[in-house]
Amino acid sequence: MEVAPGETFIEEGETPEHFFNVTGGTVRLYKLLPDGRRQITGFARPGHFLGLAVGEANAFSAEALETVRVCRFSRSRLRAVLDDFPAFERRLLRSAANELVAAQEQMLLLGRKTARERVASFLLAQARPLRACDPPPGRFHLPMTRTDIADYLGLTIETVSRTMTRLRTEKLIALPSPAEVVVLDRGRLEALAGGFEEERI
Amino acid sequence: MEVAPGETFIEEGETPEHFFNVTGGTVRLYKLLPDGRRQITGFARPGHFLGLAVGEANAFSAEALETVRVCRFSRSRLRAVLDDFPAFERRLLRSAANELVAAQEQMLLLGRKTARERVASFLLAQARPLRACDPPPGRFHLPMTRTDIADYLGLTIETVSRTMTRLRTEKLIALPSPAEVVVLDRGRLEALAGGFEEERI
DNA sequence: CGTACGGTTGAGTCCAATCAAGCAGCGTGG
DNA sequence: CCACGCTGCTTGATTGGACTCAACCGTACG
Repeated sequence: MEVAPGETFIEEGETPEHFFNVTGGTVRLYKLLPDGRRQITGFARPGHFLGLAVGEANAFSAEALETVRVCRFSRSRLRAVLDDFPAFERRLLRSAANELVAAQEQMLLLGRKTARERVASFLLAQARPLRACDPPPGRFHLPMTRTDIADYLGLTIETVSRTMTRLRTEKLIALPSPAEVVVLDRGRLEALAGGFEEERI
Repeated sequence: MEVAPGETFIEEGETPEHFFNVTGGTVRLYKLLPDGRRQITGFARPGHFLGLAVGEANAFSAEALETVRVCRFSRSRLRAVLDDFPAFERRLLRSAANELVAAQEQMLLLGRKTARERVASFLLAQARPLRACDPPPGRFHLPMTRTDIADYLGLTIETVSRTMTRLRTEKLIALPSPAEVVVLDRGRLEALAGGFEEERI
């Protein structure tokens, strides 16, 4: 099934009806406050499962960033598959455990890291290849806007922009275009992201 | 198995060897940055499973707040149990899904809520009974210190203290002692926690 | 060509952090 | 018993990092 860019296919608060597996493109997952403040809780890339959420209501909304491909199951179908293939259940459990680890890392970022550290962490995470065995690419494309990045990192677009500019002037990264990033000094970027004391520049 | 207050029984970065089920007391789960900044990712109460984390290293540390009772399994034992009782796997999956929902809620709190909203959300979460069917108690005990609360909410102890004091002077709560909380105006507290515009006081 | 959108940059403000002091409870030991 | 140190909590004064408000730029597009 294909989802057009900008289309919301899971709505926070609605009763969950389907279970999804992302097979192509990037999805943003987010929660809203009544006055419009938004927190993006993650970006789902191919391989990601969506709609595990138990209970009466979806805990988040999901919206296609680009054209997205998903496999969609009804929840009854999911139950049937789970009953027939216990291995799939194990796979889901592994996936949920990995998501939990990522969520905890993000809580550390949101609760305790500075703007610089948040942006550095984000860029390194984006530089990570899909398959762990591949080498991390030095150059990559950001499919999301500055607004998305800000809402993911708990910052404003202005702060994200300023921070990226500063990382550029300090030669840690290069920005051939706003959406293209080149990692120039992975070591210092990792030190920053990891929260090591900042040495004098 | 019993764990003494202050004792760390899961260490971030170590190879996971055991799987735990909390049966009594409260546990704090946290991550550290190299310079000592701490983010508490959650408090585990009875019923909580710990050590699902797959992979080479624990994603967080776990430390007993009070005297804690846990059931401990070796990971090989866990694997055997999972193979013999698929129902247990389903239970773990449900538990992981619930934790994910809580983690996303916490990301919203850390990324987008003000100090007042964070403290209000925290107090209401603490006021929630263990069994969903029970009525929420109006008065309850906080087993953790202000430092713990601050590190959970991404604030400082001073800000937590000031915010609690202000909620008290505004008659939303009462504090018979620093660790005892009485919810006086649940409605306004919930409006605050939910992020509704603040009306003039 | 005009408009809209995403991004960058500047000036000023503010909320929470930092620095600092003081208080209360509590176990210890002279 | 009480002085002492320690820990946890509160409160005050000040600072600062990120937010807000605002202007501007470049590109895409009808």
